Amino acid sequence: MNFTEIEKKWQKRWEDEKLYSFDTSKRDNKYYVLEMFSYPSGAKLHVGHWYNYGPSDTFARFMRMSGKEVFQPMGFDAFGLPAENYAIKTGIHPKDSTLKNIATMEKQLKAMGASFDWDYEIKTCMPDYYKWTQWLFLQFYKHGLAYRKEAPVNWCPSCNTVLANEQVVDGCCERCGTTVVRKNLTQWFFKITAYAEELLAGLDKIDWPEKTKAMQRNWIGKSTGGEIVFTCESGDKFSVFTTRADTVFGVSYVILAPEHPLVDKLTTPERKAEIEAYKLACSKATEIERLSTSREKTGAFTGAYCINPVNGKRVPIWIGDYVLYSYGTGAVMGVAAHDERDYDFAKKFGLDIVRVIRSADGGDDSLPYCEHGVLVNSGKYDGMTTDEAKVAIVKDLEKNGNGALKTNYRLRDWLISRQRYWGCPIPIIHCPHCGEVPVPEDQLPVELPYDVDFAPDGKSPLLKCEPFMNTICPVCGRPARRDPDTLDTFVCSSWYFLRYPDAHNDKQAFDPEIINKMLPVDKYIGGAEHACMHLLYARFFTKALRDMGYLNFDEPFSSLVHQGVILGPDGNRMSKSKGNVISPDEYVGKYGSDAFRLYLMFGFSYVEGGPWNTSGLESIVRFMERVERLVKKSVDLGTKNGEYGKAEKDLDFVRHNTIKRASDDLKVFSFNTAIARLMEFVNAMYKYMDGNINAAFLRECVEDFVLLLAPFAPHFAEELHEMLGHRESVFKRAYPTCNEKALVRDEYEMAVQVNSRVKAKIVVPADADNKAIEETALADDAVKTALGTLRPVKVIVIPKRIVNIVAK
RNA sequence: GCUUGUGUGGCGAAAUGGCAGACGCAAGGGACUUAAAAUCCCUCGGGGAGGACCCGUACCGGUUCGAGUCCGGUCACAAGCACCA
Repeated sequence: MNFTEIEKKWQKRWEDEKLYSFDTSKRDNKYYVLEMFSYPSGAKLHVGHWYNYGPSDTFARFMRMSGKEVFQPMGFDAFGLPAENYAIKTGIHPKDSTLKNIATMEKQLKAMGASFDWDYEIKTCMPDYYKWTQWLFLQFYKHGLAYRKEAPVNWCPSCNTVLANEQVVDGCCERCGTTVVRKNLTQWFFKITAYAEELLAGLDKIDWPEKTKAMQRNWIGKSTGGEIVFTCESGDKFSVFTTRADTVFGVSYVILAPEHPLVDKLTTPERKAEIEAYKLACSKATEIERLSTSREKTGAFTGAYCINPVNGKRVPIWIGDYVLYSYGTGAVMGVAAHDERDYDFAKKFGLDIVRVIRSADGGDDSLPYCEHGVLVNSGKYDGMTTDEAKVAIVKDLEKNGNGALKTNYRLRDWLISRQRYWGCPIPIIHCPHCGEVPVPEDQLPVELPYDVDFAPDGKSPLLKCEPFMNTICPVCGRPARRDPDTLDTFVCSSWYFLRYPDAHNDKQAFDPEIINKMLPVDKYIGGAEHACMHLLYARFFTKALRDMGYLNFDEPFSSLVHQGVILGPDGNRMSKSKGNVISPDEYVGKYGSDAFRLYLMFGFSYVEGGPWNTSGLESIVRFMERVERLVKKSVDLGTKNGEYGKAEKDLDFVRHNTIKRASDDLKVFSFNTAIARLMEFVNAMYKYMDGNINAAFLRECVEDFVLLLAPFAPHFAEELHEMLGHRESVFKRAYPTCNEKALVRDEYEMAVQVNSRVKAKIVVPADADNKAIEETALADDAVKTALGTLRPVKVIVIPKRIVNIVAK
């Protein structure tokens, strides 16, 4: 069979018949399968795309054959940095390169033979989409979830431009090598922290990989503790957040983040130079470096002091880069005796180390002592446990306004503005008289202008486009300027799943009535690298829109699966620079899409992925040819009925076992084991053909097999299905269901262990009780021999599996 | 560094706490063929003799009648760490 030829034939037929069109009258029976959409990069479809989309299409086809009205759309996450960088390098406009790339990818995705319904395609860079991204931004703005504040960015002083973290290599600009510094800019934020608690709680209700949920929980990073106010000798106040208020009597210094606004004010004149130098040094360190616990602690003394509110002690104020301005209050109390980092810091700078906690059982008393324990040197709190004192001290401080119990989250608000061209313009107008004014909804979209100079020179590219920037204030009608920033592309991808089912609505972002029926997504498939960002942002959007009254569900993706990563043959991540990139085209051209997809499903554990290896691909082709011969043979044999004896019963067992196992495995994305079962079924049919053949029965098995195979190798199965004399598409047929009766066995083989070593096999009737199994085991000759002079003291029987005789 | 995972034959991988290595690749042997390809059959973790038996799921320890699986620790690798998407 010429696989590549039949693929074209069937793809055309599917398209002509609109086989995969979603029937909107059957929304009640919908099953929404969604693969994370693609970024249209310059290269062709990568093995990673095939690995994401191929197996999930198999799942979608299985659900379709299982009677669900499957909705499986596809689209493109088309804004983003790479297209802009490409444009800077080559002069090709991002819009032109992106649309061209999309056209190529569409063609390739179609050639893959996936059952996408292209009628619902989305491209985030088109005005008919980003109009609604802007509309959503405005809703967030109106509900107080979008705001502006100063935030640090990576800044290249030579290129005069903001850099993405990715563009910073070893602390230097990837383009010119200049040392990158951090600089504050006024930026737009979404208040995702308002949903921290619900984002955390919601994780318990969704069917997601545990590891992803664990990552999100830690990312949100809830911790309960207290805020304690320290008053400076200058009269200024600042608070620290701590989970260990019980150690507050042990404070020997406090540290402010170098970016803390009080630093400049507090620093004494003689310390100014040192502090400034230190701040400059900090602006060059990345956050990851700053948080490293193994890095040597650094810091500088401001010369100022504050008062410890619990004991009136005078405490020096330092700055240190292990304190982040973005977490907690941007200040911590230094308790050298009971915190690793504080201990290192105090040791290095010769600060006091005061013990205020000892272990409850008088055990290990070395410092730093970071466990919970009992208070000492803490005045009236001496003798309290950590848990008691943590609350008692803060409550006492609260009476004087010097403290409060507080829950803190590591999660920060989402910085959404970018000083870039190729993104969705922010629909805000800055009016000299009226201030920040949202663009009226009837003026959307704010179109991204085409003719813009986006060479990096220190300004947002749109800022240099006067026709774009100059506008009229919608409130007062006087000249005003547009916001020159664009939105983070994660904003575009935080709601695309809501747009798909109503993709062409030009009146609203989506019709809530439709969306409430079509969502949540029943199965979402994509890379694990999105665990903490995209997947969290999408959840945030869903919850915010629910509170605004547009949605009636809480979570966008009820069930989530991550595919693994296919590595290069050398075991490294595929990259052009390593020269280990595998091009699917070469193999697809030679063996066809079905063989390639089967190989990807069979050769790897789906969630693990692994290194590419070509040899398995040929074996898949051999398997397909073996299947083809089997079907031809069955066609030749005809359908004459014959005897149903032991051979038939045995084959029937394999047949129904295959149906059961393949279906169960497909439900959990265990494609490799499902295909292994299909191979066993084929092997069993070949073995059966060695004896007397009941042609009618064999045909039944072959028919079932072709149906079982269909989701895995759609074109091939269609062809076989046609060979068997069927006219309609195999995807209009139902997936075979298991006849449990065929799986009932009269007897089982069980292993018998003596002292946990297998010594014998026994066969027992299926309905034997534990007592009977034990007796059979003890009566077995091999068991008797193994026991020798030992006497059984205990017999453990696990029905249908094992007997273990414990003997002395 | 922090968070989260992963570690099983020559290779890809399977194993609700219950016979480790299903299914396949590679390799070796055989059948068919003038020959080759294709196809079919057999062997295939290590030691031992092709037996009995012993060892074996990164390493060390623990729980259990029984551990690849659960618990504690160690090592190695991978992903993410907030402007790549």
